[in-house]
Amino acid sequence: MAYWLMKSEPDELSITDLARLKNTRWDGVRNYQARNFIRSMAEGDEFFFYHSSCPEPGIAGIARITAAGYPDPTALDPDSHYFDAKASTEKNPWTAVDVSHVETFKKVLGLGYLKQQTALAELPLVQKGSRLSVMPVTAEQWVAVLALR
DNA sequence: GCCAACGTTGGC
DNA sequence: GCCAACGTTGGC
Repeated sequence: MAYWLMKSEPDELSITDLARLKNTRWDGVRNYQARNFIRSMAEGDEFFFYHSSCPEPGIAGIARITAAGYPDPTALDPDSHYFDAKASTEKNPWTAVDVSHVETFKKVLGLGYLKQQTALAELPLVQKGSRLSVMPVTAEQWVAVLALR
């Protein structure tokens, strides 16, 4: 089983929303590097749910992949914020997965706090200039974050 | 293929 | 709202 970290703006989807929704489609990823990681995900993989672009950026909890990658329908929906005019049913370059809630942390592990952890120095999240919204997490990094809860 | 201009992300 | 950093676009 692999581990990941995925960013979401809590205004769009927060860990609390996910807990209420049970099973949810994770769509709208429009960056090739992030998409490639999405495509390597398997059912049962777990990921840290990161709140971005909000008053308290940080890891808010854990969620699980419940369905591996499939064509992202929002790319074909003209009413969607994520609509891609160049995508078609035959050729849709974008990928979505289904996810469900696992755990909400008692408190958000803030970005500044995460940056202080030497065990997380290699995590793209804490590296300068990194804007990657989906990234792999090693088993060591996973355990290190769990210990901060 | 280069690279300037522009758009986006995301912390602060 | 600002701005640094990165990605994408498009002229040449």
